Amino acid sequence: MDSEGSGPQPTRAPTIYDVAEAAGVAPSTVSRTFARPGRVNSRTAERIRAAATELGYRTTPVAQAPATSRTGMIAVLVSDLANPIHAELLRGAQVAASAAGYGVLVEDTREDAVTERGIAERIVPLVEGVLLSSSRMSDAAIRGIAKQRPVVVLNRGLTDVACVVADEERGTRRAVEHLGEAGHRDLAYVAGPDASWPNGARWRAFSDACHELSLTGRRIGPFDPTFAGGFEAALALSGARATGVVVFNALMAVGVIRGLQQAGLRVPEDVSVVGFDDVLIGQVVSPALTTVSTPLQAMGATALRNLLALVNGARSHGRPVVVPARLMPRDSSGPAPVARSVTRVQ
Amino acid sequence: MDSEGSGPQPTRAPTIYDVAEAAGVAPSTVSRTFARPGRVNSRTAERIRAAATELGYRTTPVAQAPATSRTGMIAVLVSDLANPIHAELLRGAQVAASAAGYGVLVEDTREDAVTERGIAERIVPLVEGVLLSSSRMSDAAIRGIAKQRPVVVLNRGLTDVACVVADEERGTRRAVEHLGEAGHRDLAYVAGPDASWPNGARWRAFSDACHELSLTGRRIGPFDPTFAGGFEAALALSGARATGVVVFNALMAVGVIRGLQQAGLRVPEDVSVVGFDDVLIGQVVSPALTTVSTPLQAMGATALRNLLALVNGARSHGRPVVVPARLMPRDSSGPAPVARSVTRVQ
DNA sequence: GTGAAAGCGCTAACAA
DNA sequence: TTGTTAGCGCTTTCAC
Repeated sequence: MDSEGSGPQPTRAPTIYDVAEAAGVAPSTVSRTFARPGRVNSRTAERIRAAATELGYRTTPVAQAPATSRTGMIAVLVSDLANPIHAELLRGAQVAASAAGYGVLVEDTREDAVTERGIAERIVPLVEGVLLSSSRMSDAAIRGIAKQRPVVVLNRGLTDVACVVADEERGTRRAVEHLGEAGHRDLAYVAGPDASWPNGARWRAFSDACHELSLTGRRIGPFDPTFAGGFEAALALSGARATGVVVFNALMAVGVIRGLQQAGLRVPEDVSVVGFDDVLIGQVVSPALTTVSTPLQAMGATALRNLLALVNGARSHGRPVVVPARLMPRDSSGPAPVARSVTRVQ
Repeated sequence: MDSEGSGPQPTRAPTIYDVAEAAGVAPSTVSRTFARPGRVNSRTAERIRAAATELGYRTTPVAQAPATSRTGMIAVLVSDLANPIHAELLRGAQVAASAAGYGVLVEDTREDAVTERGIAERIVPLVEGVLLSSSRMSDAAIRGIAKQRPVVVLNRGLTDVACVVADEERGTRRAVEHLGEAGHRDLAYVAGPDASWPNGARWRAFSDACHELSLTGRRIGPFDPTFAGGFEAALALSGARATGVVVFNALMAVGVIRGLQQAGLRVPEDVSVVGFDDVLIGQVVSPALTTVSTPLQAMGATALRNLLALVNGARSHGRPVVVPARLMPRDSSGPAPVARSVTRVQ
């Protein structure tokens, strides 16, 4: 049906001028038709649209950018694309962005603050807003970016900047209670990166909860927030006396489980493991991972919508958005081994 | 150290005019300094750069876009961000893009050809090139896009468009040989989406290899290319006589393993399972997945570099880039069960 | 080697 | 409601 072989050149895309000429109006009218609908007579608008589709005209965000300083793009920086939580977060964010007519620029900062800063600087002039997920940058660096563009941070609490975080406090407490109720008295927290905000929050909550429940709670780490990091942690763990361990994230938790098994320990008979993030890999490993679960896609979508609100002039209302976390008991946790637990609870 | 609290406004970014004034030269000279280095006296250049860093000036791709029709961005469309192969591919692609000073716009097309077309149309005017990974669009739709922008397709063979694919033929053949050598005579191929090119390629290679080795090879499916899809397939499989199954991808293969186990079959004692893609989840599941492995990050990087070459005027040389695939034997495959195999091989 | 001036495609006053 | 006229920030002839 199409005319074909008109030439090897991709025939320069039609502009508002072409459309204007075809429709017999001024270019500015064409511009208004697309940029500010309603400000133009519906009859002319119709004629213009007809001409536009006829010629195959499409608005060109990058062309309107210099004039309006709107690029229609949002940058999302994630710490590690290989971590499945980011796939979820991103899906939520992308759907929300598309729905609002925005595009999403995804960058993987590879768990490195310096890389992250570099990427952020490169990307900031291109976008209208920045979503930082699990950022490893310093608070100061984040505030610096927030000075240039609206910013929402995900998985991190930070004053003066809009945040979306899970209820780490409550989620972690539930994990500790869960282990306590099963009779575990010696717990360990396997730490992720020091630069990770949730890592700090979880460790603090873990520590507090242990204290209140009169449990022993130590910390080991930091380890890489990856399967390999967890596997490595398991070595340290297998020499320790803890019978219940809480692990920074799901990837690590799976590594811990496999590492423990490798070392000849049974999960959960000898050691119970609880992780964070309800992702597929945790359901697939044997035993299936007991985990603290948060609605990742929803978090991504919420964060992006809040960012868009800021972009469109809303004022951040200070308080962070906290989404609920709940414990998903599965098979990696169970009663404390009788031989190792000193007392049974109550 | 910084001046602070200069106001709530994000203080408009400096332009070449600001730099020009500060350096006592014309704006065009500043422009040249950054856009066409060498065309300007090294002394003046130095002075200009100094002023630029002083003011914190940064080139703004979107501002140079209207004048040069260069946006400095590449779009990467992936069929499903939740599939871990895409995290790998993307990492390779992003590193390659950053190295060349390009940004990557990632979009998740959610396994849907219509969604994918829509996204592609929206994104095309913004970018200089498009990388399509595991595209579900029709060949015609892809060629349509290729008419407007340089395109490289990943995981798909297609004439007239640059492609990067794994050696599906050889990889699949190795999987079948592996099962044949272990004494399996009745094989099954668990199919993924019809719109997936690797799915077709793998099924054809599977079928051919079975024929040549005098094995029985049936096909079941299509199923969703997800864990759930594989789990569902396992139900169909548990009623069949196949003792060796080749599964479209790793996610599905893991689903198949778990589904089979759920149905009371042992892997690999009763049924051997071989998948595609060497990703973490396949190593974590018990038994660890025997799989056909391809260098995903390298593929992503290669595809992106080839795309950049096209963007910079290179002519596509027709033939697809084929990267090697090899079999990673692990624990999900083993000797055929004696009771069920009619004959032993040799 | 550098400056002046004219655009790139589009939007935004300002008149008409 | 629509056309005219300046720009947005940058690049690029074309002279000097």
